[in-house]
Amino acid sequence: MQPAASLSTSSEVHLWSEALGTSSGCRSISNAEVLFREGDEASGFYEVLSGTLRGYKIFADGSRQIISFSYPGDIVGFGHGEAFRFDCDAIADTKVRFIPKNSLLKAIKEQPELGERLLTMASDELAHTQDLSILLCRKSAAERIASFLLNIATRSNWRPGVALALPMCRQDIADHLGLTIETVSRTITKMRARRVIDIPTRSSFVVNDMAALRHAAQAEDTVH
Amino acid sequence: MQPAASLSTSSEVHLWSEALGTSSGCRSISNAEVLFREGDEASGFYEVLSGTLRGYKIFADGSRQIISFSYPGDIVGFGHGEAFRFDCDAIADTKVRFIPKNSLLKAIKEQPELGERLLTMASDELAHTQDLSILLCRKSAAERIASFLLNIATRSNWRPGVALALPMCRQDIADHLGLTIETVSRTITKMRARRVIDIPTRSSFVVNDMAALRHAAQAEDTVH
DNA sequence: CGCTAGCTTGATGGTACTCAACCGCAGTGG
DNA sequence: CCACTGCGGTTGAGTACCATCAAGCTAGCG
Repeated sequence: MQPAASLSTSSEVHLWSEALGTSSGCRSISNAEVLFREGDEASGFYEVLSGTLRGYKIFADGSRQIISFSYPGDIVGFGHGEAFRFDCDAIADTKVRFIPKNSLLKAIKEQPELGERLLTMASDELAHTQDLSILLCRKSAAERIASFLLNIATRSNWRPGVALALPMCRQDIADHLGLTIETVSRTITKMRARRVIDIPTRSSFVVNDMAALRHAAQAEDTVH
Repeated sequence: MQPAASLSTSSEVHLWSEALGTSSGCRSISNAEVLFREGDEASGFYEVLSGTLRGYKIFADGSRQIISFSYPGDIVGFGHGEAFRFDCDAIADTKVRFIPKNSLLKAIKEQPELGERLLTMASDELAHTQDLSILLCRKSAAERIASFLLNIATRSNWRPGVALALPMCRQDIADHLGLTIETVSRTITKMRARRVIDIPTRSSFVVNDMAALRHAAQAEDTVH
């Protein structure tokens, strides 16, 4: 079996370090290590270079909401003011680059178009979060799972028959999509029975029928 | 009966026009009139001066997701790139001020702290959307309704016994919270039966027992 | 070979959706 | 003045989906 293709949008990698003219601030995080906690001073952003980050909140009743998974090329840290608003840790060995806010603001003064790009990235993140709201609000369990897998397939450079990495465990998926682990498992089993996907290992999947997957994810499109 | 208190965070009103040194771009929109549509060129932001805006998407299956209600002081237009990503209309007679992006970018070059403030507002909107995700994902119908009413009460300058405006219809609330109109109606009826709130008219409500309302909205707090 | 963690599968029940009828108010016209 | 109509909202009965509780399975590892 081939190794599962990893998630990467490599065009974005090193995006900011170039603009800032610095090569500092790299950091390696091992699996399950915490990058920051809710309440920590948010003095900058993190650019994911490799691996996967998991942003989440834990509630008083013990339940957990996973707000985002961040893959290489993603920036973590928008949507936080002075302090981080949720916890963030790694679900695999991960490399990140720290981008201090003050150096970024300084750079923006010299390169105003950088500020525009930053605002665009914040907008994109907002758009993504709104899509998530819609997903959680309007979709059935099957549609949520399908959308989730489709999202990963789209971010990875998917090609027919190639195994894709599924770096998070079932519980993580459940806590991200607002489902229980049992429902996640059952739904994936059904999709496998219908030959839409294949699960060669627990932490990877193959899309056999992309059209069917898209169809199962449905309801993405507005009427316009 | 007193007229219902209107939603207003007046400290923010005229925020940007001051910084931009312009008084232009005001526009009045009547009830149900469209401000912009998905796909329209997003050449700027709108600041709500009075009334209420409704941002929404309509899907191929005919269902609708209301993404946001915007009250006086709110800025509409973050999270859109070149083009608006959802439709927006008024659910009451509404006044808005248009803030062109290019004049804003020009102003930022002279006042960099303005850019920071803009980024903060985008962050706040992102945080609000994330909260909405959590609401939709983790809460029961009763908790959603309670959170929604609590949110309005907090934004309005609530005082005990005062009637608050509920400018949107039941279907709007349902489409915002990911519920059906029947569930919204039933849930409100139950809250009224328990004397937590009162519904003097269709489009207003009174919070009788703020502690109970907060309790019903619960699960807001993280463990930290 | 036995242990464990993560996952799967099964049985049951509750919450919210669906379909349907009804209510109350406002506007309209005879 | 009153019947008619339309719309937004409420209430009721039945159902589907997903959560819960519980047990069994599988891969990996000492």
